[in-house]
Amino acid sequence: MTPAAPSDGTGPQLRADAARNRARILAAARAAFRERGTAAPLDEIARRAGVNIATLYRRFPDGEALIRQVVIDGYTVLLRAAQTAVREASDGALPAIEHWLLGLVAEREMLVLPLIGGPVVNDAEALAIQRELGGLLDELLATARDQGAIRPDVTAADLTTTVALACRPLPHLDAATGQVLAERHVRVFLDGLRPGPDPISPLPSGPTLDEVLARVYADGPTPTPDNTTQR
Amino acid sequence: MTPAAPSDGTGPQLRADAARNRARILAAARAAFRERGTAAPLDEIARRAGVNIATLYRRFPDGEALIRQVVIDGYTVLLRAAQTAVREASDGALPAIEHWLLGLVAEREMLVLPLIGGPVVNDAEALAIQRELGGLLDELLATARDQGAIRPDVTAADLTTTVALACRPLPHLDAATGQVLAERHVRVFLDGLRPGPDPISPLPSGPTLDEVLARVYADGPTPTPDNTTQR
DNA sequence: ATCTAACCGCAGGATATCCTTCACTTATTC
DNA sequence: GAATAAGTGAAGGATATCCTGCGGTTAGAT
Repeated sequence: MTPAAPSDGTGPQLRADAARNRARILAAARAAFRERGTAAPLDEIARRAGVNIATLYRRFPDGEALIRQVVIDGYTVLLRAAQTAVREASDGALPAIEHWLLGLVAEREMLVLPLIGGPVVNDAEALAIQRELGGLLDELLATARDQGAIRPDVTAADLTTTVALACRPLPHLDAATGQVLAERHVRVFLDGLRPGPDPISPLPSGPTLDEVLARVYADGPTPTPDNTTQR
Repeated sequence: MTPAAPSDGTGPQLRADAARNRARILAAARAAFRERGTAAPLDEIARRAGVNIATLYRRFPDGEALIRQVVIDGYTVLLRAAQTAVREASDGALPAIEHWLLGLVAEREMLVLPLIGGPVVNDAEALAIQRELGGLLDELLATARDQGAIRPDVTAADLTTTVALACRPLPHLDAATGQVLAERHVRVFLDGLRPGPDPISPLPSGPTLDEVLARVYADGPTPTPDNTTQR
């Protein structure tokens, strides 16, 4: 994401070819990060993008800046999807959640680092987006509960967890196959969201999304993986 | 191969301290791979294991051998769990599946590379285990369907997908928090497995487990990530 | 049509990791 | 308690990646 158009406060307007290449680089980076982790060689990303390595460094000062942009773009996708879901929720919250979750699975190629991990966490912009996202999901869930459309013990943290789990690449599988399997999984999960008369499994208590975010950004004990580095 | 005990056909019996260190190295490798991907520096693994790098290289000829062992150990856990589940299924297949899945989530620290990915795929031993695993899951599902305990459109591929998704580390989170969130997710999924009268989401057709395995081992188009390499 | 931003190809130094090797010390086993 | 497998510490060459810089070429903007 983030073609030539002004998406963040970054650019003073790029020339057409520069914007094109920037988009290509980001797409290549997403693919490479999904396949090989953030340690994917920048040379390879440039090659995949059909661009010279010098061009990559002209666009992004260093590897970290590239990672950061991919992360931000992913968050932006998440944010937009949540906004749409909240808008749709009044006409039926459960279908809205369904639409939201399946839509994210369909867009999973865009969702790389927020889910997969990555070093760029202490980022003000990312944090702001994530907080807003949490608010939207709470709103969505509140609406669903009011409508009696969902089991009451599901939290926003559960929704983000599901996105994080279901939108990651499945190892060794091509994107299409992973997509189908992820969608099937999510559909079963969605069925489990309904306020059944006799839930098999009462959910054990878990942290709220705020608590989760606090642990993440408070430099949690675990260093943090990102995706994967193929050896 | 693994601890001191005879697990596979590998060792001529290790001395006590050697076995201890070997186990420590494998535990450290699992942790490092989960956090940083298979590209985690071997020096770091040795350090975490409280062992000299030379000892690591004495035990494992190279990094790939270490990865391979971690993979095999993970598959072994999967296999044992499936065997237990099949044994329990006659007394109620759905509780058996529940027990199986939650047990794997609890043991997720052991399940590193089969799920996360990793370069060691074309391995006869791993392939054999995976096939056996598929057979056991089919058996489990057949029993569950006979008992009318599960929706009929769920396949063995769905079960392995769920394990693969739910047992991976959640980025930026410590193990305990990730564990809780994964368990909650799995419990909702389990509720979605029941043969409800009105499933929200009919599952779209997907590949069988055999087809999935074939794609994986037939050198699927996508190179394959493993876990993640932190930068 | 012209001007200039952006791209390309390439070379090179810095750093990190891999893996090996060797002499010496420690811990286990019998 | 003696024999020996195993572990330690350290040094070093090989490789890969990061990132920078420069002259020359191409493509977009006005």
